[in-house]
Amino acid sequence: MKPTRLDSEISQPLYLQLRDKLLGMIHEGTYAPHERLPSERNLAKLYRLSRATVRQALAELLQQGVIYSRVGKGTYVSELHKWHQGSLLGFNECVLAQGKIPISEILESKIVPAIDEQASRLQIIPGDELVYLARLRKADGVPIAVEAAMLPHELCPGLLTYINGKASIYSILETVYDLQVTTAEVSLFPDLGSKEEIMCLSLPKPGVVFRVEQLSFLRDGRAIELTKATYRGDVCEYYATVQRSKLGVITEDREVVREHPAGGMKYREMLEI
Amino acid sequence: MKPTRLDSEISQPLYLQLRDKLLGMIHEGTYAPHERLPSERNLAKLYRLSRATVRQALAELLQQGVIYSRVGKGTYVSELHKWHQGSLLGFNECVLAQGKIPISEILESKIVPAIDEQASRLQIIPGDELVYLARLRKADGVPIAVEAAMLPHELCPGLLTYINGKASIYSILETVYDLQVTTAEVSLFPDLGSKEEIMCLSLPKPGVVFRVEQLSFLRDGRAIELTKATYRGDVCEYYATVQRSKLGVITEDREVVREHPAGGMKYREMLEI
DNA sequence: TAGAACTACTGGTACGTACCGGTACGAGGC
DNA sequence: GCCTCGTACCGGTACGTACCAGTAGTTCTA
Repeated sequence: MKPTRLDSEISQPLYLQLRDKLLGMIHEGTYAPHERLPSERNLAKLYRLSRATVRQALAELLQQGVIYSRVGKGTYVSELHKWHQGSLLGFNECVLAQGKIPISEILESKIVPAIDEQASRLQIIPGDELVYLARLRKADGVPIAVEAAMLPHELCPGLLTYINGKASIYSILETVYDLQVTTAEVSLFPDLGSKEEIMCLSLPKPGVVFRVEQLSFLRDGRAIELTKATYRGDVCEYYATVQRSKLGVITEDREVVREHPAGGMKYREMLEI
Repeated sequence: MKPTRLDSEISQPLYLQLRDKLLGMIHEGTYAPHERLPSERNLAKLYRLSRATVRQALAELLQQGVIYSRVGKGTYVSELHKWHQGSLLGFNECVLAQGKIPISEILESKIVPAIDEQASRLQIIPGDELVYLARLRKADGVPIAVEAAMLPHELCPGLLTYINGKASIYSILETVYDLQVTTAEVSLFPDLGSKEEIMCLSLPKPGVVFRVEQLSFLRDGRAIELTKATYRGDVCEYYATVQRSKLGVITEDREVVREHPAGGMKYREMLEI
């Protein structure tokens, strides 16, 4: 193998260059699943890096589940390439990733004052201006979901002027306002669609749907977007790759429970059962 | 603040001790959301560690979203404590985390030969022995889901003798067989329950349910458990905290798409639409 | 007084060294 | 033939140094 020299002149850090290089080779099959990668010390020699830098590159791949390692043995490529694990995707990115073309039909767009529930979730004051955007979302022309997005107007003034049927909100936030969404809390449950939803989505008879709520956050923890969407139940499937965390968590003020949750089932109002 | 001395004698690595210490202080409110933590250099002095070790501790918290950092400014506690983010939870752990008591009623348990679909997903040969375990799962006595779990018998010989209504499969795998589940792929979609399911779960009329499939993996990528479950739609909600990944991914053999998916919506058989 | 320059501090990147305990394998002894 | 021990290598942990670019406050200058 001839390692292409990593370029210390370009802006991207060396460990990211190495990470992407290894990721590329794994994806291309240069390293097959369960095949051993060169040892950390050898990678360091090959690319003329220090072992610390190599470990920094491997750490990301390890964390993403792309590789796994065994003390005394070596580092291996994982069976499944969990590229997607734990990551967050907008509707457009999601559809694009499947090789389909996303289009959004704008149903309604306006500036409204926030009501209590929206305000508390978006960390603003009730009455503050909210960008409201309702869209019918399609993939290759097929209606997939109706979605209402709400954003604090203060964080993205004039957002509506940038909205069209193609660009995603995420990409506008990044390019125009330099706001990067890093995290989101998603919750979803099954339901029967209303008459309007069934019509709008051209759903078959029983009208089974997903109801999805997503609250997105910026790096510093500020809430940036609250979306409530209804997805077709007959053609949509939610999937995620989740990992067991090693962080301990305190519950009930005293008991330390290791391996705390997420990506789990929660109970919504256990009333009337 | 008087930093309790970290103990280099005990087996746990120093950086994990520091991580847990900081995590504890954040949870107890010693450091409030958006409050600045001591700088890396100061933490190193306080705990008599090297800056590299401090950074190793912070890296985990950063990755878990517990803290965020800004070059030139400092490191801050995140608004929301995303303890759970990206982690994986068994049914029992999930229910316990809500302060309820999980009980499982065993509906059927047996050793069966694997059929093709099961075998391919569990990475074994069709006909290999499979541990099959069907359970009705309850929280505080309320039926929540019917679940069928399938595990390669070779990886956990005699598993059925350890099964009871209380211990979780995950905990048995860990304690008896020293097998640790690290990752799982989850997919779910809404549906209407069958007559049997509606009866079994004492569901109200329309009988809306979640259908959940989960394939769990060990560290080295070996598949360990395939579960197919039906959850009540009226009291269950799926939730997860997902993060935008920085890994680039190659799709369609040429195009590089950054910010690739998971925790997204996928389309199941776009047939007949 | 407004703006530029300096300074002190921050996290990010990158380098080096060292030692530990686990793994694999071949040489030597029984 | 089997077991033990030494050796080489592996990843994991921990230490140190150095320099960079971004931030913020002060001080100096035009």
